Amino acid sequence: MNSPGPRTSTLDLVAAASNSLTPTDRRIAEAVLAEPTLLAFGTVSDLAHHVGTSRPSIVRFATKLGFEGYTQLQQHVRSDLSHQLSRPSERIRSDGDKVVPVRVAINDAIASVFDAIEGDRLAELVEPVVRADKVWILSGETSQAGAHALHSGLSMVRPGVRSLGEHSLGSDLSDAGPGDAAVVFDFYRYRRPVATATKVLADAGTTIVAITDSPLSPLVELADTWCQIEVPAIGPFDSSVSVVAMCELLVAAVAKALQDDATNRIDRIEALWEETEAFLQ
Amino acid sequence: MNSPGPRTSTLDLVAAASNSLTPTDRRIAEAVLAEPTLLAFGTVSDLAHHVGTSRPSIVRFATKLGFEGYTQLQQHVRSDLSHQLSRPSERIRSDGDKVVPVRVAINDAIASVFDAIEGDRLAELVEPVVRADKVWILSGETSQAGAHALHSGLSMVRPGVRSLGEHSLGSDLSDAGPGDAAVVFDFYRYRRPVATATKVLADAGTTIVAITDSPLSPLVELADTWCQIEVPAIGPFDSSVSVVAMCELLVAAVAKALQDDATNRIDRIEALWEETEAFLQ
DNA sequence: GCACTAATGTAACACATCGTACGAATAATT
DNA sequence: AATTATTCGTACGATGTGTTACATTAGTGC
Repeated sequence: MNSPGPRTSTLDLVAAASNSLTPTDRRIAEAVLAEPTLLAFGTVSDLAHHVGTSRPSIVRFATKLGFEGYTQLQQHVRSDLSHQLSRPSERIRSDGDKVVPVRVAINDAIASVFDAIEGDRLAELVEPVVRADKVWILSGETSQAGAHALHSGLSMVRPGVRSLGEHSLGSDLSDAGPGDAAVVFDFYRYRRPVATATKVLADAGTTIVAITDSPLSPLVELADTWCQIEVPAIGPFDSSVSVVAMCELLVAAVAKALQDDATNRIDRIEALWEETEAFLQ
Repeated sequence: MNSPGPRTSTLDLVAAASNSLTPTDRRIAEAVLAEPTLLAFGTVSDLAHHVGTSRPSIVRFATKLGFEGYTQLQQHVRSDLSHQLSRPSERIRSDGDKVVPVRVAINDAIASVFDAIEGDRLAELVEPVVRADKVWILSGETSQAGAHALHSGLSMVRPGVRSLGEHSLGSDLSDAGPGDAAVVFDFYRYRRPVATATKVLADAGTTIVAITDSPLSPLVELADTWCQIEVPAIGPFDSSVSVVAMCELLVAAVAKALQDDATNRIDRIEALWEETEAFLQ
């Protein structure tokens, strides 16, 4: 929230008291967090009506946060709000010099992802993955976050997904065949193991989908389809945000392509989780 | 001066009418233009006292601007203000009630990350990780991509990083202590195992750094420091891009804090890689 | 200097505001 | 099963709200 309301110190107060909140208190908290202006501008009656509770509950909520009453809470929120209003430009400048370039780099990288899937290119990338018997995921050390996202996402959507990290690249490739597809990552300092493993799969007739950052990547010549995305730098390291974004878009596209199959699978998994009470709420 | 600060369109209306106003009206207008929050938050009495006039003059001022009374003027200002407060994204969402494009959702999420580290909040989050003997990373299923990014990044920067996924949460916590720090992820459908494991660590005196999407997360009450980021939806699934971005920013900050220590370590690893000819170029 | 008009402050009122005391209903405990 | 706690809503009072009607002052042209 470049910052409309909620990320203020008042929120920390909500958080601090969140253990001693009753169910209705919690509903109030949710409403307030979703729409901070309710608290800033609204009266006790307004809030109560919006939440579907009574006025005293609102007041009690305020006291539980450590205020004398609703008026004091409202004043606090308003003062926070005034600060936010007063200088949107100054805030950026304050932590600027260091943070802004990173922000720009990330935004550019995200943009590059959407450039890469423009038109029907996403469909072209996804098609082999949808049709494949087995899906292999090959990644180097630096792109493992993306590989992980792709693996966990695809596993929810279809069976037969196998992920190979840098250290397990040597083995297990024996039962790959022409009916399979492989999604391969590699970026700037292209890793030899990834390239060689990809070559093995390509020779076995597996369809290769490459995700890289340059047409010069050794993967491109092996790939049936490929796309290029930017990898920004965050501090001394390469970032995975663009890779992860790309992978999640791929997963979403595969899920859409598989339609009912996928949703059924998700429903089953959800049901399983519910049964085992893995969720708090 | 043309900073889009607190000057809303309603205030422009005030400025425009400032010619056909009586002396006291003009004083009111000046006060309001100097401090718009007076109009948004203050009562008639407040404004009258601030300007040094009587309440009816305030009301007459409102009517001269074309409103029925002060209440209506205030409502107008407040609605302008809410509009200004809501993030650009939410404005898009409310203006045209179309489905949010994925791209907007992702950009919002990235923006939320930078909001979360505004000022010195990044330093606060990082400090425990820098000082800790051991660093624990706890994550649920959905945030594993972020956990992975954090783990691999931190491991390059400092020793003693241990990551626990959802299935290994039960074990291994015995040797955590007060000198340690734990970075814990949890999002919307808060997972009980994560919360319970976090409680164990917190009871052991470990400093808890929580990364979540709401102050109402069960982690927040256990955390020493925490931050809130948005998790966008890509297709049917929650995205990890914001989590990954946050983790990479954390890693970068830790790296910077550790300065030479970190760079030395990176150099050693790089050298090791070079030796083993793991790179193609 | 005087009447007339515009401008401002004073007084009064109807109403909405918040806060609290009390009681019912539900959940937890013995 | 009975009892204790907790939670939540209804009812009431004190304060402050915005607004209107009236009185007062200041300014202006004849």
